[in-house]
Parts: sequence; C-alpha cells; structure tokens
Amino acid sequence: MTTKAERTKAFIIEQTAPVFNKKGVVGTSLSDITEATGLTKGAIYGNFTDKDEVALAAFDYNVERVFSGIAEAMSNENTAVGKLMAITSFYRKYFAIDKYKYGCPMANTATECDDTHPQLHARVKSQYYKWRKGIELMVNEGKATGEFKDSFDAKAFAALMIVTIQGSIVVSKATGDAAFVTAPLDYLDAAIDSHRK
Amino acid sequence: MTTKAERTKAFIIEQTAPVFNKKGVVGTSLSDITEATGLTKGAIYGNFTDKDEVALAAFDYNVERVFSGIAEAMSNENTAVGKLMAITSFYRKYFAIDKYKYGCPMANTATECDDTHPQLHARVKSQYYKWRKGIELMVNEGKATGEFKDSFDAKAFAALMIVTIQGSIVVSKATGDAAFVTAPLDYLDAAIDSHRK
DNA sequence: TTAAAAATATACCAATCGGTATTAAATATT
DNA sequence: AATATTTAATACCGATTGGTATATTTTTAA
Repeated sequence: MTTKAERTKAFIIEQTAPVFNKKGVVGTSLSDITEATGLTKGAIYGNFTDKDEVALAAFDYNVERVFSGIAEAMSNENTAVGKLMAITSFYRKYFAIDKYKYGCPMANTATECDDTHPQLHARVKSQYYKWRKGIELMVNEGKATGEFKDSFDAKAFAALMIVTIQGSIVVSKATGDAAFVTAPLDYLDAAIDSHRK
Repeated sequence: MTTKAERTKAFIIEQTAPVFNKKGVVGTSLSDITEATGLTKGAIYGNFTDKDEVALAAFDYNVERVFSGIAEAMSNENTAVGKLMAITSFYRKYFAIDKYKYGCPMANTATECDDTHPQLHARVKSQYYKWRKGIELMVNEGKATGEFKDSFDAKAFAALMIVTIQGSIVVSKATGDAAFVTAPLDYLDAAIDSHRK
C-alpha cells in the first residue's frame, strides 16, 4: 500500500504540474503551489525539500504525460510508416483539441531554463536525445523490414521531426493559427512518404 | 540633438535587452536592471513608467536587431532563391558563432508570455505574422520573375520556414547539438530548391 | 555665469518572496 | 482503544520584490 506522504506527494505534483507549465519555474510562486493544491507550506515542505524539487518533479510528470500519449498512439500502428505518422497525427489532434493549452513542457522548459537552471536544462537535454533516439530507432526498424529505402538518414530525419514539432507548437500556440501546424506536419508526412520503397 | 533623457533611455534598453532575453520578463528584477545599467531606480523610473515598459522596449529592440540582421543578409542577394537561402545561412552562421547565446527573442517571449503577458504576447504574434508575410512576398516575387514554379505554396512554405527556424533554435540551443540546426536548415534549402523552375 | 529645468540618486514603503521552527492533527501500530 | 509516529497547519523569519516621494545633482538656456 502507498503511504499518505506518497499520495500527497503525487497529488502535489499533479496539481502543480500544469501551473509550472503555464507560468514557468520562476513565475510559479509558493503561494501558487499552496493555492493549486489547497495545502499549506507545511505540507509542501514536509514532502519536498524546496520549490526546486517540486519544479523538477512537475517537469518529469509533464514530459512523461506527453511521451506516454505519443507511445500509446504509436502502439495502435504496426508499420514504421504508421508509427511515425502517428506522431504527427498526435500533434494535429492536440492542436485541434486545445491549441496546445499551456504549450509543450519540453519547449517551455528549454527556452526558460537553458541559461538559468542547470538541473532542468540537463533534463530537457537528455529528453531531447532520448526522443531523437526513439525516432531514429523507428526509422531504422522500417529500413530493416524493407519499408524504407536504405538512403533514409535516420538521425537527420529525427532531428528534423523534433525541430518541426517543437517549432510548430511554439509558433501556432503564440499565434493561434492552425496554418503553423498544418503546413509543417504535412511536410513531415511527405518527407516520411518520400523515403518509402 | 538628442536630449539626455532620450540617450539614457536608449542606453537602458541596450543594456537590459540581453538580460531580458536571457532571464525572461519575470526572471529579470529591478536590481538586475540597475546592475546592468549602473544606474539607480530613480533613473529607471524617471525614463520608464514601470518595469513592464522596459521589458516591452527591450523586446522590440531584440527583435529589431534580429530582423535587421536578416534583412541585411538578404540585401546582398538579388534573386528570390538567394534571398530565401540567405535566411537559412544567417541562422547557420549564428549557431556557429555563439550557439544562439541567449536564444531567439521571438521563441523566448512566445513561450514565456503566451499565457501570462497579454501585451508581449500580442507583439510576438504580430511579429510572427509580419515575418510570414515577408517570406510569402519573397516567394511570390520569385514566382513573378519565373524563378519558382506556380505550384509553390507561398503561405505554407512561409509557415514551414518560420516553424523550422524557431524549432531548430530552441532544440539546438537546449542540446548544444549542431545536428538540430544542420538537418532542418538543409531540408529547408532543399524545399526551396525543389520549387525552382 | 547664473537661474530654471530636467534628470538622477537616496531613502523609504508595503507586499511578497522562499524557507523554517513549532504546534496541532491525522494516521499507523500495538 | 491507546500510543507512537507521521503528516500537515500555524506563525514567524530575513531578504527581496516593484514602486514612490523627496533630495540632490547635472543639463540646458538666458
């Protein structure tokens, strides 16, 4: 069974994660945290050493949520092409639903923390690499099964895909304009298609 | 002749602009401002009504710097293809020089302010539209002079270009990895080339 | 060169920041 | 059910936040 502390810790993370994603690490105050949770400072500091630790946990939670969503979308497909295009579909879908609400936790944290918060910066960095590795793997799997041409550069495409997705979130969210999602993601799909055998 | 106030106002903007770009609007305190300028609060509040007004002026300054740099690079070319590729070259160059130092003021402000700062959000938004319009114009000019095929979708390409640039800055800056610049920008060049007559 | 005006420095304000020690309440264990 | 232990609330801390009123200095113009 889970202890009470474990449950409130999880509760605090769930409740504050969207706040951190919206307001950023610096922009989220301790009163924001107590307000979002309905708890007092005593409860927060009883479960976390400081605000920073809450921010780190919230980041992990936010990123995990996105990536597990993508993983689930991919699991419904059984070809490399299908799985890669499930990623672009995922992002089309979520723009349609809420225009990316508070934005992508990766892009948000990357821009806020790269020059100010070494710990979060390191986590973003490693998540980008992990993400790239995953896409690379998918491309190489498609090459192994004969879906893709051998000339398909897995690493370059993975970089392109991540960059395009991150950029489209940043710009479409800032403008509210769907064209900044549609055109780039369609281009990505076309790129995938162009490497099919 | 310029009045003293005009000069110090410009001085404050110049000195604080990189600080705002690095630390963000919320992350930059009034002591950051006095420290960066060597002036006291009296001087700051004598020339600006509040911190927000400094932030707005700093944003305008930062954006103007980037766009005038791009405009200058474009002015050295005399074809539509050349001018469009001058943009990708510009971003390749600046990654090589300083790895985008404190990042792109557009991307930084977009992610920080979209949910928290209506005024800055509005400025980012209009700058993105202005930027898109500029690229669209360039593509259409190339179509008019016969450089590009009539099938070249100006608006879609402009969206793609902006998104790709913004994404590559965010990700390459966060990772320090040049691959997140090279692959996407090469891809952009290829896209431009593919629409030539 | 001197007086008026403009620009900057100083000293202060309440409010909020992140954080802590202590007290009270809820939860486990026997 | 009583007790030991864990968990959360309260009350407080110094430091810093953005901002202002006043005093002083620096420009500018006569």
